[in-house]
Amino acid sequence: MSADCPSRVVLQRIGDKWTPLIVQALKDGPRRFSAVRAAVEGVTPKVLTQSLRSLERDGIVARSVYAEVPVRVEYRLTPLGESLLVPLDAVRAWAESHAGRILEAREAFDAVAD
Amino acid sequence: MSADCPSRVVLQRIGDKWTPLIVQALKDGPRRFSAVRAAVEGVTPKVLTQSLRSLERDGIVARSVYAEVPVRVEYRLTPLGESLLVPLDAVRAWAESHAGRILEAREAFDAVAD
DNA sequence: TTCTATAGTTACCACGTGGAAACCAGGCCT
DNA sequence: AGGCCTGGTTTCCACGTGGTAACTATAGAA
Repeated sequence: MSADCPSRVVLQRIGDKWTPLIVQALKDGPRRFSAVRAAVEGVTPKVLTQSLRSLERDGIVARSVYAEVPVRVEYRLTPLGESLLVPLDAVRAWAESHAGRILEAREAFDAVAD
Repeated sequence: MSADCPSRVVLQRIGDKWTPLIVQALKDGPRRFSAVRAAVEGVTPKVLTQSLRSLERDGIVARSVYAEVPVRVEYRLTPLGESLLVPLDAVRAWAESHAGRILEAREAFDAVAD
């Protein structure tokens, strides 16, 4: 694990604030922009656009525009994006069983910090 | 996966720049500050201290000070920290087999971007 | 008293991410 | 001409992370 390790690319990719939530929101099939926005509570349009563009750039989501009226834009996971669900689930599983311990540790640490 | 999901805590923890490298550096046993610094190339003392303190706060690494001359300080993974190696390896495995695809996707995307 | 070694700390700064609020574009509908 | 709908864009800003460089603390050894 050196400084330019491929894991670094991936960890920074999935470690950002919205990536995991967006990927989860798309795991059951294509969704429109406003549907993703509703599913991922708290995200602003600007940031959602940024995140989706970035995921599209990385080949994790695909964007399709349908020339209807009004215009319809769908986002879906690519096969690469779907395969990302596997390690993401591993992290989620660990998180669900250990996040409590982390929070306890933080409280204990902060309590001692004079 | 809501906004205050435990996965978020964990993902932001392992998604930062130095956490995965430090954890890897400690996976084979205790190391001193300067040994970690040497193992994790490119980290400055300030940032290493910050990262180690933060990992200590989260109960992932433990810090031991030995009153020798000169002083010796050792860092090691706690059991919690060792269990973190599992999802970290899952991510690493995914990264090693898919990082290339991400980089290709980026180049392709950037090439099209007029 | 000065040098050495370890393990930091301090002050300052640059950058990127993310957020708030307002605005924009295409196109049918009335 | 004005309104509505989706899917954004634009501007401006606050904050946290990370980086540089220099400095500190402790204490034995020369």
